Amino acid sequence: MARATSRGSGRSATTTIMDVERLADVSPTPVSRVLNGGYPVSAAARDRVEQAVRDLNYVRNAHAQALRAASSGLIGVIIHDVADPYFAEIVAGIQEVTAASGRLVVLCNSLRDPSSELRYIEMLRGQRADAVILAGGAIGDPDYQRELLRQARWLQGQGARMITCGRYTVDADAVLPDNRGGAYLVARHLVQRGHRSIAEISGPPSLSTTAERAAGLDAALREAGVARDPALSVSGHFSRDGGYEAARHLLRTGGRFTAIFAANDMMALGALAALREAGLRVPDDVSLAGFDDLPILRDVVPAITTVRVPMREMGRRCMALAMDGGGRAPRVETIPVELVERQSVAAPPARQQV
Amino acid sequence: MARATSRGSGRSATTTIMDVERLADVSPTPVSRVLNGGYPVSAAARDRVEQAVRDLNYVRNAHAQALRAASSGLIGVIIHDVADPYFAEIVAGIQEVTAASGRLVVLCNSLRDPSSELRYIEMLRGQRADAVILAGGAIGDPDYQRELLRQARWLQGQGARMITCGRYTVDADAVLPDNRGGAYLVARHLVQRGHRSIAEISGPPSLSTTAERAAGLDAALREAGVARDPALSVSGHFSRDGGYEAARHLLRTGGRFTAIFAANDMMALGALAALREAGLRVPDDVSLAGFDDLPILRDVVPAITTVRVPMREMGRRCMALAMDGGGRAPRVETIPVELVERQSVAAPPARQQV
DNA sequence: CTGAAAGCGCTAACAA
DNA sequence: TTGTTAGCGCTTTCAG
Repeated sequence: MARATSRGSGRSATTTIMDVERLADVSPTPVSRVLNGGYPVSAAARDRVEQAVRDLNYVRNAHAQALRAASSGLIGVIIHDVADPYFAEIVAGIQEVTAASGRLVVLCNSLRDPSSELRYIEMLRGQRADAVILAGGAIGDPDYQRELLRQARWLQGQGARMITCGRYTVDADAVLPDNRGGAYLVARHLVQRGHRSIAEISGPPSLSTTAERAAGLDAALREAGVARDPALSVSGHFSRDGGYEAARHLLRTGGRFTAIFAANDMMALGALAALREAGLRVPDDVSLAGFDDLPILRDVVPAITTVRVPMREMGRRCMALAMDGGGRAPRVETIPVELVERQSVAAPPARQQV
Repeated sequence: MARATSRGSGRSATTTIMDVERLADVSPTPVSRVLNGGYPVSAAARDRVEQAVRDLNYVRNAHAQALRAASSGLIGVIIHDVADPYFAEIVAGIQEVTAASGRLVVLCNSLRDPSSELRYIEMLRGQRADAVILAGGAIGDPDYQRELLRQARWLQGQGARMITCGRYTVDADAVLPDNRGGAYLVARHLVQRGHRSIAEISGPPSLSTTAERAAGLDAALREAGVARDPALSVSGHFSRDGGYEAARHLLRTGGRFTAIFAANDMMALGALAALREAGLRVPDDVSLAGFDDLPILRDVVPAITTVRVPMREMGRRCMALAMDGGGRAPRVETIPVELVERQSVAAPPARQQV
């Protein structure tokens, strides 16, 4: 029975490389070499080391390693919320790649709080994360923006990469879904189906995603010569409840519309519930479209027309950028999106619906 | 402009405590004390240190700290899959607590692969994680079980805690939803509504959750004197597609049933889709019940009757166990569950449905 | 209250 | 090919 470092007391005994040395009867060099691979080690020494490692159930102290190496094998991932399937998918994509490369993901939920995002970056700086992936729309607060830029610079000064996903930042690599283009696509689709009174449920005004998707809607409507009614534009949280409340508001205010464009699928889900409760049928009375194409969308009735954002793939791309050291100039990958026509959009009813 | 360690070359310059010392003109002791708080430091020194920390944008190297301290502030979380809302919710609960305590979560997706789970535990051992939370049903492979137990012991030998969530393991604290009791509740509900031919869509045979939920179903049926038809029991992956395939199989085989009990909500969602495609109405033709009460379940039509498992709360409880050092004896918290009656269960139709 | 110094566990020169 | 050794950046005695 191999025992770890023999301290007199019964204190928590960590097995170190020295224990392996002793058991294998070699110096630290061969041990380290066997563990890292790719260096010349005699077959005999290798065998003894491997045996000792097995016997002692030895695992290297990652901190000692990181302290020496300046690379921690840690990937920081800061998202708005894991419980939101949009982010869960992105994380799943990131994990696919990290798992294959022997890295570990440190997951941070900012809950869209700028200061907590900043605090996480700082902690990840302390962890000497090899890369920090920041996913989700940018928050518009200028103080925050400035501080974020500052932290990003320091991160990079430490030799870490910073990758944003779904937001643009000077100085960082970015993976950007074509929010504007996607919104344009849905809006044009709605118009082509004959809608002229299109209500908009947009996200929080402070998020860049909100602005981008709204811009696409605007562009399509302008192009079609459809006038916008400010009363038909309501914003809410990017969540099921946000969409629900926004739709209720729309319904209460009494403006006339034949279709709703929700800025993301969670909001579309909420809007659908509100319409159902109000006794309105989708798409017979009101058409509805969302954005993102969350996996769960298939199981909603009617199936919701939306824009497919390849979240998982985006996660993988972020990791690809994180791992390929990259040149000096920040790289931007625009991710194409596509319209997914399902059952929630139809021609407007003969008589306009409230 | 404060510059970091002044090496001749332009190598990645990390700011260390020595830079702070120099700028604040003190020795390392006060710096460390200010950073850690709670130790006597003169006001003047404290001010200078704080100023220097700010000027240098200094963050302590977590690895150096962990190397000395034997506590890393890292919580390892191993789950089956982030993209599954069940686990996403658990992780969200864990994060609530870690965020408040200044710890960081290292998230690992095992994708239900025993060897990858084991590999992650080993990596987390290397990270000197303060605790490892293992969420999701246990995998039945005996070799794996033995190795898991071995790794768990080592983890604990290193002073780390191990907490399981949704599975029982000798030697680890556990947070256990009442799977058996919940399944019993739904099954009894189905029976009380008049169902006698109840099909079961169960999870993978190798998972402990599967056995527990199946046992609850059995118990209720036995109690009610309802005979079980093995042909009405199909297993599949704990996923939407698993449920879909299982339901299709059920439909194809041609056994007669008036209700389906799906062992989790994702499977219930898949089963619902299969029933819909087959032209069967829920609950008019077939009743359907699930398990877990995923948040998205509200938005499915008809709303699915299920068992509420407080996933988020379970996540919080895991962290509570992780943080409160705990005595020697492993603690087990059983989490009560409750039946949530919605629209997917009704009395069986007059004539039995295929 | 503060300075000096040892050492956590590892890797990578460098010398043998 | 292998042994020796010097740190990586931090905390924490131990003196002062």
